[in-house]
Amino acid sequence: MTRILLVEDDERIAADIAATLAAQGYIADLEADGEEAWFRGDTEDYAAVILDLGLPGMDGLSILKRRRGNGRNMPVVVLTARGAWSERVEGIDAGADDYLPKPFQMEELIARLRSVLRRHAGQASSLTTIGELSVDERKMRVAVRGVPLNLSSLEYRLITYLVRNRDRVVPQHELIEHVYASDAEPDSNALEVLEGRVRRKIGRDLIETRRGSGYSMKEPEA
Amino acid sequence: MTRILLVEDDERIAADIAATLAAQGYIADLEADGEEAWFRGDTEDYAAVILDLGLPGMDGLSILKRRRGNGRNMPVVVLTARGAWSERVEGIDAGADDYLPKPFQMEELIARLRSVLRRHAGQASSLTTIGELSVDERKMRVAVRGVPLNLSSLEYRLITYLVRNRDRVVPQHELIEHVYASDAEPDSNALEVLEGRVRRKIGRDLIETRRGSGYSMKEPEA
DNA sequence: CGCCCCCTGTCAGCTTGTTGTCAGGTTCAA
DNA sequence: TTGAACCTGACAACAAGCTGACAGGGGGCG
Repeated sequence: MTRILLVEDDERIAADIAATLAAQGYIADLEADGEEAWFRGDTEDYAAVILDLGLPGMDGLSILKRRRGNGRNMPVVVLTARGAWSERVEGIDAGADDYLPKPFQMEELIARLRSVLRRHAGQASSLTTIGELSVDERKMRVAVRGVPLNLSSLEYRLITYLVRNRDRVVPQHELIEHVYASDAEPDSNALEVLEGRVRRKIGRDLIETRRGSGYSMKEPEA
Repeated sequence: MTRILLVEDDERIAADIAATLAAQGYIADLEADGEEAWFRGDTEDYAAVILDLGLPGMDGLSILKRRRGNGRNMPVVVLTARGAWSERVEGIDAGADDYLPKPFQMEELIARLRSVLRRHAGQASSLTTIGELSVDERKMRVAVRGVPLNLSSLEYRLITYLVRNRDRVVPQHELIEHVYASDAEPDSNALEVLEGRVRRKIGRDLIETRRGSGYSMKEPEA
């Protein structure tokens, strides 16, 4: 059975989500208080956690961090207020598995939840290889030619998103949304800088720039 | 035409589903035996699979996993016995695209099937070929005789528009509208220049000029 | 508390690809 | 034959993307 811990203080939103989850066959335990949520997440066994970062009492971030501290390792989908910039990066650092800026579509939430569950429970499928690059999403490991790489969280998110969508061209705005879990800042070449840093680590020619369109992983020709 | 592979051993249910599918315009191939189903799913081409997990002979889960193992990637809607939660979780891991606990309403099944098909269609690698030219809209890649081309975004837009409308002559003003975002510039031979650049890359005789009317892709005679 | 290191955004300058313009040439249809 | 439609190579302006340097902030550790 699939139990989900839902940490959300806004009653209306919480009810919505809970209903949707139920309709999809998940069992949702609702928790509005951060402290309490942390306790429950630590003692009971959930398949995943949906966590709103805008909590009173104890902020979601601390939960995330503490969660990481002990052995437990359930996947976490984080809900953030749109544009809460500082929360984003920190949250990513703290180890969220996926992000969803509010407001969002319920289908979107379900989709992410599914993918997070699948990835987490993942078997052999969590290891993806493209040429000499291998990505193990379960272990959060990226290696080139077998040599493990030291990636920051943003770099890791960039790679995994590209790898997951390796069969198409990912527009930069989409990449930004997923890497930073929110809409882009107006003018900033942050993504390009990140792109460059990643390239320096994994090799210059694995990510292809499609000028005017986006980026895509370059599959080695068979 | 949309063919669905229906893997279900209960004859009554199978007949029900098959009838419903037929009524909705799908063509359903029924298969009661798991082993056999796996074989068919692997050799024939279906738009989707409806799979009952409670199969004798070979359990549905193995089919799912094997399916993921090889290249094939048709969407799968899984039917589970009520409350068979463990199956469900495993199923998710194995890569089912949607679930339906028994008993269910036929409308519900159709709805899920539709949504799964729709979702999947968005990911299909849409590959069009005209003679030696192949256009993969998903990867945004154009190749001639298997050799991938380096096209700018305008060039790419030009080609795809022509390819999409290969069965008619596209007037230049229409081409301009679609290649450039709306408003055409008054007098300028920009399009002709673009046209030339594209031709130089894909081969001089693939695009035919209809003097005074427009352009059209030249289909090789069969 | 203070130090240091890592992460990451900003900035400025640079490189390179893209694209419209133009001038002249070529083709085609009447 | 003639004029309009179309093609082409060259060029210059522009924009997209890349890079190295730098600084602020946070976390870890003594």
